[in-house]
Amino acid sequence: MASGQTKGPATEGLRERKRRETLQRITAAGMRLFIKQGYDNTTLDEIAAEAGISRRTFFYYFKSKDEILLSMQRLNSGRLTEAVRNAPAGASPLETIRDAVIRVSEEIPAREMIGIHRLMKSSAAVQARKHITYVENENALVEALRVKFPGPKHETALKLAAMMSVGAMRLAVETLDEENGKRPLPDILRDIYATLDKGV
Amino acid sequence: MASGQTKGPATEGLRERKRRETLQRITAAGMRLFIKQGYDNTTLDEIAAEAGISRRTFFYYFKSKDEILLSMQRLNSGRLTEAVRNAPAGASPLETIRDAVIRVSEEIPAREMIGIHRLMKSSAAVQARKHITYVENENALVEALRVKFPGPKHETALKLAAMMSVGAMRLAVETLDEENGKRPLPDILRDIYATLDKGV
DNA sequence: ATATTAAATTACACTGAGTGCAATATTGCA
DNA sequence: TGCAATATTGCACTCAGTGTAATTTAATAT
Repeated sequence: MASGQTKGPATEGLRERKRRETLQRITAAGMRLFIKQGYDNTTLDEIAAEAGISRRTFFYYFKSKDEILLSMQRLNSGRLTEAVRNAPAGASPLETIRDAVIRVSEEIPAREMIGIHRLMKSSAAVQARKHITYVENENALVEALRVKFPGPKHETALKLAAMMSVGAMRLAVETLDEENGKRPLPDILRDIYATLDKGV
Repeated sequence: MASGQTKGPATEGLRERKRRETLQRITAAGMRLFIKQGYDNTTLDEIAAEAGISRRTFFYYFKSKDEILLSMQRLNSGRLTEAVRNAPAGASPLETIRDAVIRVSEEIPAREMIGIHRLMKSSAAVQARKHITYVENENALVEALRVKFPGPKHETALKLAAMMSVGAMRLAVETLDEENGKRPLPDILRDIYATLDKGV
C-alpha cells in the first residue's frame, strides 16, 4: 500500500500480488480437500470452487492436478542443489551430496513432510509423478556436481552419487513415515549413510 | 492341434489359448501403433480396432493404456528376483544382486530394450509409470534378499542394495540408449559396478 | 483522464482415458 | 443337452486436460 515509489519493478505490483495470492489459494484449497476426502476423490471442479476461480483458470496456474502436490515437493529439491553448489571443495562427490542432503533435511518440517508423503502414497498416479521429480532431482544434482568435478572420467561416478543420495532421501522419508516422525530426518539419514559406508 | 489328450488341465484349453492370443494381439497392436505414430497420438480406439476387439474389452485385459508398455518391462523384473532367489549363499547382499543383475542382463535383447526405453521417454505419463515398476522391483528384491539375509539388522542394508542395483540397471539402460547399443548391457553394468566399488 | 496494450479470467465445446452396468455370446463341464 | 463360468460388447457416464475465442482487469503511455 505504500504509495511512495513512482515506478519501477522493484515494488510488487497489484497484478503480481494477486497472482501470488491466487496461486496460494489454489494450493491451500487443494491440500485441504485432498486431506479431507483423498486425492482421487477430489475433482478439479471442487478445487476451483473452493479457491474461488473457474475450472479453466486452474489450468492457467497449474499444468495438471498433481502439480499441486509436486510444486511442494520441488521446493526441497531446489534447496538441495543449491546446497551442493555452495559446498566447500575438497570432498568426494558422495560426501558432498551427503553433507548437503543432511543439512537441507534439518530444515524440513517433519509433520508436513509426512503428510505430503502419505497423500502421495494414496494415489498411484501421484506416486508415479513423484518419482519424476526424483529423476529431475538427480539430473539437477549431476549438473551441480559437474561444476565441482569436471571431466568426462567422473561422469558415471557423479550419476551414481546423485542416484544414491536421492535414493537415501527417499528411503529416509519412508522411514520417517513408518516411524511416524519419532526420529528426526537428519538422524535417519546419518544412519543410512553409515550403513552405506559399511560397504553395504 | 494334437487332438490326443482326452481331458485334464495339463493341456492348455481353448479358452486359455484364445486368451493368450488376444493378449498377445493387443500388445503387438499397441507396440506397432506406438512406434508408428507415438504413444500419445495413439488412442485406445485405434489399438482396439487394430487388435480386432472392442474398446471395452481392452480393459478386460489391461488396467490402463500404459500397462501395455509396463507388462513388457515387468518380464525382466520377474527374472531378476528369481535369479536372486536362486543365487548361491556366501556373498554379500550387494554382490548377490550384482551377479543376478548381470546374469539377467545377458538375456535381454538390446534392440528391443532400446525401443521400449525410447518409447517410454516420449511420454511423460509413461515415463512416470515406469518408475513405479522400478519401485516394485526394489520391493520384490528386498523380499528375496530377506530370505537369504534374515534379521532386522540388515533391513536398511538390503533396501540400499536393492535401490542401488535397480539404479544401476536404470543407469545402464540409459547408457545403452545413448550409445545406441554399441556396448552390450552386461559390459556397461560391469563398468558401473566397478565405479561403485571404487568408492564413488 | 483516456486510449492502448498486455495479462488474467471465463465460458463453451471437444477429445480421450477409465468405470459401472447390464445384456449377449462363448466355452467348460456335468 | 443344459447349466455355470468366463469373455465380449454397447452404452452412458465421470473426469482430466486442451483449443479457442470472448470478456474483464491491471499497467502504461499520451
